[in-house]
Amino acid sequence: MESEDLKKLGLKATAPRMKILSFLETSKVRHMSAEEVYKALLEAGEDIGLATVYRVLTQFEAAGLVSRHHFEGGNSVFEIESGKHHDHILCVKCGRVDEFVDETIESRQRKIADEKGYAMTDHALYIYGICSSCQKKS
Amino acid sequence: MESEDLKKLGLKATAPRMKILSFLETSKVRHMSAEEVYKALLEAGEDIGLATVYRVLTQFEAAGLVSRHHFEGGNSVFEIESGKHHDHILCVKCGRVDEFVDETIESRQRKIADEKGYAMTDHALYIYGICSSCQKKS
DNA sequence: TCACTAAATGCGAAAGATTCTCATTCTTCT
DNA sequence: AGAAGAATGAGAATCTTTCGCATTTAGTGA
Repeated sequence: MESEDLKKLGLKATAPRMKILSFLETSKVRHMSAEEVYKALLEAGEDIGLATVYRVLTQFEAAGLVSRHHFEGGNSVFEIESGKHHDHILCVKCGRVDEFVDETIESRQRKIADEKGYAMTDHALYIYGICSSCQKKS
Repeated sequence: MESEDLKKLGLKATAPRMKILSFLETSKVRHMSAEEVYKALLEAGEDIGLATVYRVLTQFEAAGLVSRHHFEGGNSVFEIESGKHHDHILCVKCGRVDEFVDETIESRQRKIADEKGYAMTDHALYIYGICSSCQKKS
């Protein structure tokens, strides 16, 4: 009964919100744009407006249920929160996305923010490259 | 005579390109959106279309003269290439941008790309926070 | 369980950023 | 100076995301 989860976060357990959440939880693709979520739900027979998808994803982000990334190329992609912080490395050829965690980088970032006098609130690290399978193809 | 610089890069030395380049080189503000460049040129009495600003900045990026960043919030910002690679830390309150270089992070990134089987082509690291002067205000 | 109130949704319009089209104007080379 | 091809400007078009508003729905209390 996920409706309880939403209520705990101060969000009404509406049908669109439940469907989007369970879709994100069960999708094999982890990183999706609002448009992709919208289309996937349409194909699944769910009738949810695109504006609602945007609104709900934004609310989920504020509630900490999903995180939003700005990969190169413009539009936002969303990812369900797994709890553990991680950064991303992505293939510029095929769009593949991998995740990684590096505590050395994390602590260095904190140190830099500190040295520069900033109270760090967030950070984004994207590594771009060509993945192994795309290297073989070329 | 900068026109030679452009020609070396395979770009015709047109008036709009020269003006945009020299504007970027002399501007006190290092990070600007296409729109901001456009407006600044207008105010300086130069009559250059917005579409041209976009085109020229994209060409300059391809030629390595400027780099493009995707800070949080959507639109692209451009910065003239200084030669030395650096990353950015920015204030979420006032928009201030500072630069930094950290070789430890750089080498860690190369290591991660390597471990994941990627041929790294690029990377972007943005640290977000509240700068010292904004901290005092609040 | 039923009705009420506030909040959420859907749809189309609107806004913001960036790209495209195409006629006109330059650059470069001769 | 003249020709050929590339670049520019202005506005239309596109894409992503947000807004406005009438309609529907969830949560609550009687």
